[in-house]
Formats: sequence, C-alpha cells, structure tokens
Amino acid sequence: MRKSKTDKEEQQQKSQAKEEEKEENKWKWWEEEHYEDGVKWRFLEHKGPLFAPEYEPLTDNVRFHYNGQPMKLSANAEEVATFFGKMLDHEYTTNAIFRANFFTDWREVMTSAERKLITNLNKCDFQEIHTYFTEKTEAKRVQSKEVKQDLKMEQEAIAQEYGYCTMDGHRERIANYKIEPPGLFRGRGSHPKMGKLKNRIQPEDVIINCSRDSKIPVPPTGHNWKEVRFDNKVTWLASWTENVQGAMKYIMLNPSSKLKGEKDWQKFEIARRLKGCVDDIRAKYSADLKSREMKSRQRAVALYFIDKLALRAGNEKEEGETADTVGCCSLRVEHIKLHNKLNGQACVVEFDFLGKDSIRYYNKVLVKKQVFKNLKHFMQNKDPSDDVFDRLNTHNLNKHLQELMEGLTAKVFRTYNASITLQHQLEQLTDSEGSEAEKLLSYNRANRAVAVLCNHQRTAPKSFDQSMKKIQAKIEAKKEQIDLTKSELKSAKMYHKVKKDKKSKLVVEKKKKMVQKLEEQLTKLEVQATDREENKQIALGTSKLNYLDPRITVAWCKKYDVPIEKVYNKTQREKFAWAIDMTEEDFVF
DNA sequence: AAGGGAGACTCAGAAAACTGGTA
DNA sequence: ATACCAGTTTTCTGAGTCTCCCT
Repeated sequence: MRKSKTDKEEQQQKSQAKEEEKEENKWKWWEEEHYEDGVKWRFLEHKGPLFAPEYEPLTDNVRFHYNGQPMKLSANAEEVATFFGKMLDHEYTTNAIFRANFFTDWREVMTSAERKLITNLNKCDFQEIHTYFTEKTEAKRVQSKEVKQDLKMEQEAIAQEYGYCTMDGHRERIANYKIEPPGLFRGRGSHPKMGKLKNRIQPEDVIINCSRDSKIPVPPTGHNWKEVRFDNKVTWLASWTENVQGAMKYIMLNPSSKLKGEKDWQKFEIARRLKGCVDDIRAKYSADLKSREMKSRQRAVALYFIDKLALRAGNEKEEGETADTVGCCSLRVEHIKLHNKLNGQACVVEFDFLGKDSIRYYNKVLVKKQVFKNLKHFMQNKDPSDDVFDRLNTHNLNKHLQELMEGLTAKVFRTYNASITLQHQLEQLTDSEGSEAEKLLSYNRANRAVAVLCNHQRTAPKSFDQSMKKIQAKIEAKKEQIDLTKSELKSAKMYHKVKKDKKSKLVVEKKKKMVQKLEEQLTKLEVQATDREENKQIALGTSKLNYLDPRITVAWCKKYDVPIEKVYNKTQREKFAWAIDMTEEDFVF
C-alpha cells in the first residue's frame, strides 16, 4: 500500500515536472511574423489518419431473432444490426423516420436471402445484441485499475503517433486524427436522413495533404490512398466525402495550434474593427429603412436583427435534405408575429423559429417603428411559408457588408456583440470588494448574458432538480451549524467575562474564527446555488470558446486578481495561450 | 455576370470519459 | 478502503457560414 502511494506521488511529481518543462519551451507563435495571404504552411508531415477498428463478428451465443426465430446474419448485415442494437434504449430507435431510413439502408447490405426474409423491422429482435454490448461496457467498467492503466497507456501511445503532426518545424496537436467509424447517422431535430447508414471509410476514400518533401503517410497494408496532394493553401491534413449528406470531412489541427489560434485572434481583431465603425453602419442601415428600393429596405431590417438580436445570417438550404431550420435571411412569414400593442408596448415582434441544431429561438422584441412598418409591408399578401426577405440572401448581404468594412460579414456582428456585451457586463457586475466566489459569479453572469443573447441552450441535466435540492439541503445544514457555533461563541464569551484568563480568551477567538469561516462557506454555497439555478438551460461553453475575446477575460482576471485557472480549464488555457500571454490588465476590446 | 455548387473552415450540443469527493 | 455518483472535461461529428470557381 505504502509503496503504491509513493509511486503515485512520484508519478505526479514527474508529470508535473514534465508539464512545467513543456511550459518553458512553449512556442509563442503570436510573437512571430505571419505568412502572406493564402499560404497556410511551408512544411507539413504527418502519419495519416487512424482508421476505425475492423468489425468483430458476434459469437454464436448472441443471436438476432426475426419473427421469434433466431438467425445468423451475414457479416455485413450483422454489423449494421449491431449499430441499431447498441442504440436500443435511445429515443432515436422509436422514431419512425429513423427506423424507416435504417431499415432501407440495412436491407441494402443484406444478402438477397436475408432481404427476402427480413421485410418488417417490427419483427426484428435486437435484444440479445443490446444486452451483449451493455454487458461488455459493464465488464470494461469493472476491470482492474491495472488493466485500465495499461489500456490508457496504449491509447496514449497511439495518440502520440497519430495525434500530432509537424508543421513548419513545430509539433502540433491534431484535433481529430481518428476517421469517423461507421454507424447510423444521427441528425439534430427532425432530420429527414436520420438513421441512414454511415459507411465505413477506407483509405481509398481518403485524400492526404502534406508536403512534397515530407515522409508521405503510408496507407494500411493492402490499401491505397485516393490521392496525395501537396496544397499549402489549405489547413487540412486529410479529407473524405461522407456518404449520407455528401459533405466533406476533414482532419485538422487542434485549437491550440498556430494555424487555428492565429485565425481566432484575427477574428477578434475584425470584430474590434467593427466596434470602430459600428455607429456609422448603424446610422447607414437606419437610414436605409426608408430606402425607396425594396432590396435595401429588406437588407436594412435584416441587418437590424443581426445586429440587435445577434441572429445568424441564414443561408438557404436544400429542402428535404436537412432539418427545417432558419436564420435571419431565411426567416419565413410563419416565424414572425407582429403585435401593434403587446403588454402596453407598441411595435413588438414575436419570433418563434428553429435555428442552428434545431434550437428554438423564441423572443418578443420591441423594435423601431420603421422596422415594424417595413416588416408589415414585407409580409403583406404572403403565405406563411413564404420568405420574409424575398429580395435578400446571405450572398448579397455579405457583399454589401464587405463594402462597408473590409472583412465584415454577418457573423462578425455576433462576435462583436457577444464580446462587447461581456465587457460591459463585467464592468457593471464585478465588485472589487467581493470575495473570489462572488467575482466568479459575476463573471458567470456576464458570460450568461452573452449565452442568452446568442441563444446558446442545453437540455437541463436530468438530475438537475435533485442536485438543486441537495445543495439547498447543504445550505440549510450550514445555517444550522452557524447558529450552533454562534451560541457556542456566546457562551464562550460569557465564560471569558467571568474567568478572564488566557485559555478562555483563546476559546472565544477560536469560535469567532469558526463562525467567520462557516459564513464564508455559506455564501460560497449560496452563490453556487444561484449560479446553478440561473444556468439550468443555458450553455456557457459555446460563447466562451467561440465568441468572447479571451483578452477581455484575461484582463478581468488580472484586474480583479482572480487566477486564470478559475475561469479557463486546461483546454481553454491552451486554446487561449496567445491571449493569456499578451494581455495586460488595461486591455479594452 | 448572376447564380449555383463545391470546398473549407467555424461553431454547436450531446455523449463519452474522467475525476475527485463521499457514503 | 472502495464503490459510486455527480460534476467537469474531452471527444465527437453534425450544422452552420462564407468563399471561390465554374458555367
């Protein structure tokens, strides 16, 4: 026992030392010049992607049943059956579209004999398959520490080999070096293609991109790459086309890489440039609200929404190929309700539509009279399924924006408004006299304001109510404890008054300190409870990672003496290393 | 020369994996 | 101790945005 403990300690020390060592020779790419336009790298070498493990056929004791009869499936049909069987307790498998798509695609991989026999999914019983995989997971869970450790080491070795590349003399981490394994397509929302079979990707499907003078990745034995190219105008290392939607998939670098970091930094610099001219742009589109030209007026209203509500641009999508979702330019009449008066307010627009990832956007917004008037006009004599902005698309909107400011597109408004909101909220909410916990609550609240603006939602964790109750109970317990300690303090004081000796004084001091400590703990708990409650259905991660200029956060941490580790975890610190290194406390977005 | 589609990249929430505190 | 659970981090891959190139 004792030995294992020292081993552990040693290990810890070692890994700590390792980390520190790494810290020292971290590459500060942000202090270097960058390449001319379009060139992404000079040298790129990597091992190629890691393919999904081959399918392991089921043993004969795990049987699929059709119409009550056990039957052995051909290898291909069996593999696809396991995709469905594994998911049996997922809601997807009860969805009619999912089932229909799955069944169609499944039948395609069956032998003709199987196809002839298996004609009704309702007669298929995957239960044994499901149980088999559940048990397998459980077995994995309970295996010994040592076995788990070995497995982890193996994984780590693979990651070391495939998970990194050399780019321009630096070892950079790859974000997704694993090829997506085959499975059933899971769309978001009511996706017409959910349940379709996602094929296994072969080396013959994969294009490799690297330097001509690098060690070209070797395809798995007996296989060839689809193509090897040497294109340093793009950032990806490998790509393939996915069969369900015909979309391109890429292997790219981790956010901590120079390539990604530089782009991220640039994104925020563009948003800051917008800050400098946003007043002019607002004046311009406000004037355009009254333009004689219909197109300009539609554009002005759309811009008003994009700016005020941080809506996405809203590209048009191919009907029937994806879930029916919209953004600003693709809003339809059915997504908007106009209220001349609502709760004592004039000119209220009620939005109700599904945005990206089929997340519902619902908002009642007080708008300028001219905006309201225009909308009424745009929507006149239209069907619910007609576009509100029939003269507008994201192409010409962005073209217009490009003329107002170089590099300006619709999404820059989202970045700008998100970051400026964080900055303002932090200024407003932070109390420099408050405790660290209170400061962090302020930070989270500022972050939350942004998440609300950007409509970043999550489904409340299933154990949310329970966890809320638990923390409330903790608070109650703490309060009781405080009461108790206070009365103890009181009697200690009385005792001291009588005794007047050193020992009794010490007791008083001790009790005092204890009360203080307990009260600190109480506020911490209360703050935590508030934070959690307010965060029930709000997802903070997306805005933190993609919309908020990290320099605002770093400056705030410095100004209020909050350790950066309290707001950014390890991954986030890696991604934002550039900001952490370069930002002073007086940074202003 | 507008319009469409391919291509390349960012952004998105769910789910899996991990971690650390506690019964 | 150890098994478990809740919270946190990491992974995964789908869903957008926007550009570029072709007709």
